[in-house]
Amino acid sequence: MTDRWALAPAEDGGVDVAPLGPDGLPAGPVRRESDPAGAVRSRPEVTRWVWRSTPDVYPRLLATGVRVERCYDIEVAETLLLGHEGRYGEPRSAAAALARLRGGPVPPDPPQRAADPGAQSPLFESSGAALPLADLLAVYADQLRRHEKTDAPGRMRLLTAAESAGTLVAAEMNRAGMPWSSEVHRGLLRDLLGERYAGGGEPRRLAELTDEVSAAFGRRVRPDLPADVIKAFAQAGIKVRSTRRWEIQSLDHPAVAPLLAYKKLYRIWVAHGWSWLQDWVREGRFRPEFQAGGTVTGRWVTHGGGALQIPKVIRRAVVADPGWRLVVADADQMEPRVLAAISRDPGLMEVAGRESDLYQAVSDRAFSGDREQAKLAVLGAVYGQTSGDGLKNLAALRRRFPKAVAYVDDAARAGEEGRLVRTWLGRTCPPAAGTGEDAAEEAGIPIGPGEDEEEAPADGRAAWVPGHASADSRARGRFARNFVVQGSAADWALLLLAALRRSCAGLRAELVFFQHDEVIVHCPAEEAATVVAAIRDASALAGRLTFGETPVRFPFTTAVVECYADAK
DNA sequence: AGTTTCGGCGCC
DNA sequence: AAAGGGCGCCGAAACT
Repeated sequence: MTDRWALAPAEDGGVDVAPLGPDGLPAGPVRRESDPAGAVRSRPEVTRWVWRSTPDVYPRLLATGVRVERCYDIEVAETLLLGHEGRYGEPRSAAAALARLRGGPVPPDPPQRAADPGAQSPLFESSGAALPLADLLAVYADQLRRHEKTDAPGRMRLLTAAESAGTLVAAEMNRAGMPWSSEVHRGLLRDLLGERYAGGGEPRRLAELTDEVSAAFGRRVRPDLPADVIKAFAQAGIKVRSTRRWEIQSLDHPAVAPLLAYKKLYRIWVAHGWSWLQDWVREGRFRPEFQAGGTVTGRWVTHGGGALQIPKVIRRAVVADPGWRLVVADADQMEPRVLAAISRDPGLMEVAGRESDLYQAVSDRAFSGDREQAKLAVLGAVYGQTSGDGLKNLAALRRRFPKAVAYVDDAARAGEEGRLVRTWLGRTCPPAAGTGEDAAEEAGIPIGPGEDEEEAPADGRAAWVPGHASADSRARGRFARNFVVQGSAADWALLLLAALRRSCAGLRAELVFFQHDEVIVHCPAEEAATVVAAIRDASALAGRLTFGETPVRFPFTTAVVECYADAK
């Protein structure tokens, strides 16, 4: 009994499908069908569809109400495999994979399309990257072999399956959209920013703050122009390098308070104001385009609307439909728990084996109960902090949790030395993280702005040397250090999503939002309890699948609310 | 005039 | 107290 089929567009505008055996080879004749939705709908027994690219195929299936259980996304697999093979940067399209297989000229990847509020998802016949079924299957068979040649084939297969599942979740979320109340949003904007004036200038509150800032400086100042603000401070006898909040906030000057207030509101106005609402919300839904695996660490990205950066105050506008609820679930202290699971540090595993606050437990053991210190130390270890209190605290962390700190230190060293670094499931860090040529380029560019400071950064960077890593390689070290934790967390999160998606399959509940360690499910009120339980179960399953036998737990804080802002 | 980079800040 | 990882987005500034 075959549960795996492949699908590819045919040249006549139809679609070819074929059953596959356990070895991945065709296990029956190719069938020609007139449309993909029909081909899939008429084969409910198929549990995994092998196709070139989910974003190219699946939206059109969803548009006709057809969902699939699982898939294998050839281009996702190609990307993961190339990375694992240390061939980051080679074209990753199925066509490129085929060309490498056949020895022909390898076509470059098509450019990524830009976000566009009005854009429709591409239908697959419209993209020139399509591959006939026979070619697709040749690439697929080759990929299955390449999975077997990796360090840990089981994990690599799981990674490809998980990332493929992620593409399904993303496509379904893109279709569902996030419930969004334009009315609540407009009310918020009016409360925060005041009335808009005709002509599109600053709303009332921002105009007032501009006046206050100007009054404090004794001259007209545009608070949204950093150069203007720096100049104004200089005239007041205060030298600032930038107008970043952390640099401004401790200054003793009457302009500081209105300036900081302005920055906060300005941000909301330009990034999530009226024009955002106009561009991104239609018929009660905010529809960002989620893209699974959009970053090298495996975290998702979104295109359009800044969906992963919705300010807390704006979350008031995320409101469930009447009679429905939002189940908002946030993984507790995900990164240190992941670090415990991947490093197998006995002390950290013991702490992460409880559901209670991990930072508090760490601080009880190594920081005399100071939770904030403990949290900073853990995050400093993960991010590669190089100065400040974090360093002192890092030493305390190292004494109590030596294997955990050694794990990220090893990753950092590997990164500095240009060696490959992988997540738990095998996603691979690009060797240079895109910084190498930037630095060279930078060095050749004459920098003009400030006479007094221009030499310092460039010189400091170049003169750091003998015996030590360059600034560039240290940056790669920090990147690699963070990569193993952030990326392994992303591995786990994919399996969580996949499990949760399956639990929701028989319900009316829909996943509508995902942000690294947080998910939102929109469901009828009577399904909420089921969804809450499903999240707990999915977390446990994801932990087992990703990390194998481990005492580490991944608890969630879950809230059933009508409005996102009411969660926690 | 159109395109790319920068500065700043939102989220995790 | 100080500046470490990953992103996207906006307007202004700096390019071509």
